[in-house]
Amino acid sequence: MQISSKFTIAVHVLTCIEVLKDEMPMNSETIAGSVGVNPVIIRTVFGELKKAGLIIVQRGGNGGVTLAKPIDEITLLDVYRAVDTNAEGELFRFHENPNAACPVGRNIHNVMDSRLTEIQDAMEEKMHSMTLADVINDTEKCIASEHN
Amino acid sequence: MQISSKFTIAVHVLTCIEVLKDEMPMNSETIAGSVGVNPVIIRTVFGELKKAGLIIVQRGGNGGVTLAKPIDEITLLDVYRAVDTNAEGELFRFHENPNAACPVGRNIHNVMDSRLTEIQDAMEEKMHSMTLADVINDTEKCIASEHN
DNA sequence: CTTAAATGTAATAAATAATATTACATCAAA
DNA sequence: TTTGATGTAATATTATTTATTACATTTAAG
Repeated sequence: MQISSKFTIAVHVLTCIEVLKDEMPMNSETIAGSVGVNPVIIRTVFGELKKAGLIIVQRGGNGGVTLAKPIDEITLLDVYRAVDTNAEGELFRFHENPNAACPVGRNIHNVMDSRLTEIQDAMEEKMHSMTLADVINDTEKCIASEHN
Repeated sequence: MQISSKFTIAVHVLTCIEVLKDEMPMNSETIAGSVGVNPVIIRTVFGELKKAGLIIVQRGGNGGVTLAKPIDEITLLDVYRAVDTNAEGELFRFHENPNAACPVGRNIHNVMDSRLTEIQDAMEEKMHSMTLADVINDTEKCIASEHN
């Protein structure tokens, strides 16, 4: 199984807000055009990013979206957690009915849980080390190198 | 989204094979009883673990399954890769239709791909550092501590 | 050589989850 | 008051995971 594309969509959304803010109005319609999904998907992501304190969303005429923090204070882990569908935040599923009558079945959870957490932590630490500023820097370099 | 329970099922299967081999015949039926899933699921996992060279499966009467390697030479990464459904081995999904007419849309893949790989690598390195021997040691400690 | 016990696998069903879409209420600026 | 935006419910669609049935195939042993 894979991690939902909502994560890459959310990074794309935040990158647009910063990079394109002077080019066009930043709203669910224009951003949906860049991401290539339905505007409602973008509005749902807005809601999650807003809840996490990463963006400010303004309703009504001339509304739209702006970043709520400096780009070097938004990590990819912040973004991941903001849009993570799974309430518990668990990366790994666990089979639900191990047999308690079996010595392995009744101990496997206890043995594996800490290891699964460790693995997830390793992933999240790496995400924490990457900021939106890094992504935007690279994006702007890419854009600049197109003008040749 | 989460990583499929096939991973924890596969670890459970391998642990059973080692820990219970002298207690009962190790086949898809008995192991399914410990894991709490349908025997066909276990046979599918057998197929994947066999393909990865982690177990030896014997058909027919008195058939069943044995480990193909010492337990300290099987890492959790080996297990994860063996049962990973996703052909490309990509942990992250990427939204499929970013707009090439947009400067962000046409560069986001290039900018994010290496970062997603780095994050996945961090996870896999941690998995690589954990062996089936570690899991089995802990399991046997748990079982021993039950006899009080 | 027949039988019994096991795997291999196709076919399908059921459950769950992700993504897309429509519709409309709500809000805010001009 | 109008216009343009978000918020969100409801639903549809598609994809994926998990479960199940059925049966062909293989192998050991009597």
